[in-house]
Amino acid sequence: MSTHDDLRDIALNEFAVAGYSGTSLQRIAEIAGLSKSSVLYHYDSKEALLEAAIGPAIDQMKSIVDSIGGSLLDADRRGVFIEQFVDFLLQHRLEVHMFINQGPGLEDVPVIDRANDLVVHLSTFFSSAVSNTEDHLRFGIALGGAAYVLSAKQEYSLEAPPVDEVRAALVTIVSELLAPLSTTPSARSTAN
Amino acid sequence: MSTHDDLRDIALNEFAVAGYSGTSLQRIAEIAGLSKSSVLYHYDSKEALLEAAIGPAIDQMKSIVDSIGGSLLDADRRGVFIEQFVDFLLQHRLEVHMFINQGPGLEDVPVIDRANDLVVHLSTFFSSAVSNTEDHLRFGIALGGAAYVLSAKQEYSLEAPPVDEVRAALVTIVSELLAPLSTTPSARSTAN
DNA sequence: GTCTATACTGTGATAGAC
DNA sequence: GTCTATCACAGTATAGAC
Repeated sequence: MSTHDDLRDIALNEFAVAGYSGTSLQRIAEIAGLSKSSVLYHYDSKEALLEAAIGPAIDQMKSIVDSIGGSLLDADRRGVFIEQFVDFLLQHRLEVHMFINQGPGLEDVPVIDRANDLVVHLSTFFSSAVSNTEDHLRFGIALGGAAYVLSAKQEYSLEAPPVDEVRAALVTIVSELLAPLSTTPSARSTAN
Repeated sequence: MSTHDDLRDIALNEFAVAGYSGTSLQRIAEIAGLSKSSVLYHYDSKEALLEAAIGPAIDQMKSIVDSIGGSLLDADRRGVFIEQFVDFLLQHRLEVHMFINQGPGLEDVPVIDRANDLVVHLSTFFSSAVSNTEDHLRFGIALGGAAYVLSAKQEYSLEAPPVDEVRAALVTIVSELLAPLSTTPSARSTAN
């Protein structure tokens, strides 16, 4: 792999673990076996490194969101989306972890703004449920919980289970979490 | 409230939003209307400020964990714990958010180590389920998802729902997530 | 209890040699 | 493409006046 790509991967990993502001160019350079200046030869600035690290994942998530045909309150469409979403999480766990955890503190960074827009856009596909507090929480827990568990697992669990097993379990759990959203809000609120 | 307590509250808020390393003593001082030196009069160091900010919450969570009488695979005991846990999250959302998101990058900080020990200790109360990947994920999603949604809600939702409503919804969702853990692992693995 | 002044270190970034 | 040298600045922390 090229030095360019190496630096991007190192930066992504460090940003996710130690945070953007907690990661210095010096540290990235040391891991890569280079000097700070060499890092800044490949990327114009630290922010450019962040864009390179998580930008592609944001773009991919955007294409997933753009491909949603209609409301995600439809059970079939939601099933398709959940599989795509879980695959995305598994493929980009570091990027998602980084965005979920540090997005709020990185306002005015273009790539973070793009990601924030995506979350807002995605939530509109569950819009019939917006008025319901519990449904709002279900959506958030599915998103944040799945993102958290994928990055935290490496710290607390000694053995890494097979990816297929994790994928299947995640689809099950997220589907279960979002299942109540398929019923109409009015029907549920009267049921309470 | 005293200046001492003011500084602790400001620090907690900034640490949670901008991150520990992303928050300078200068910024804390500005918000408090003081100089950096005055901040360091009240707290010996930035790390001491972190300890003051999240230490009490860690201690309270420890007392909750210590009060667990036996395995949390028992449905009644788990119900009691979940209510205590949700109340804890609601009361200390910033502290939990800070720990969940930045704990990994703050190794060797005493207060973070204490919190990490707690998570490990807590997971032993679900220990019969440890061998099961899905149960492991359920535990993590409940913990990380609930923590995420409570801190993220302030950013994405314009209106803040009543606390009682949030509490009830969280208890429902977390109970639902952890419900499958009550059955024995052997019974479930054969069912697969 | 708060301030100014200061010391020291680390940071992101640039210039220029090789 | 990588380096050393250098810069301006922000970071944590200390000393001492008020």
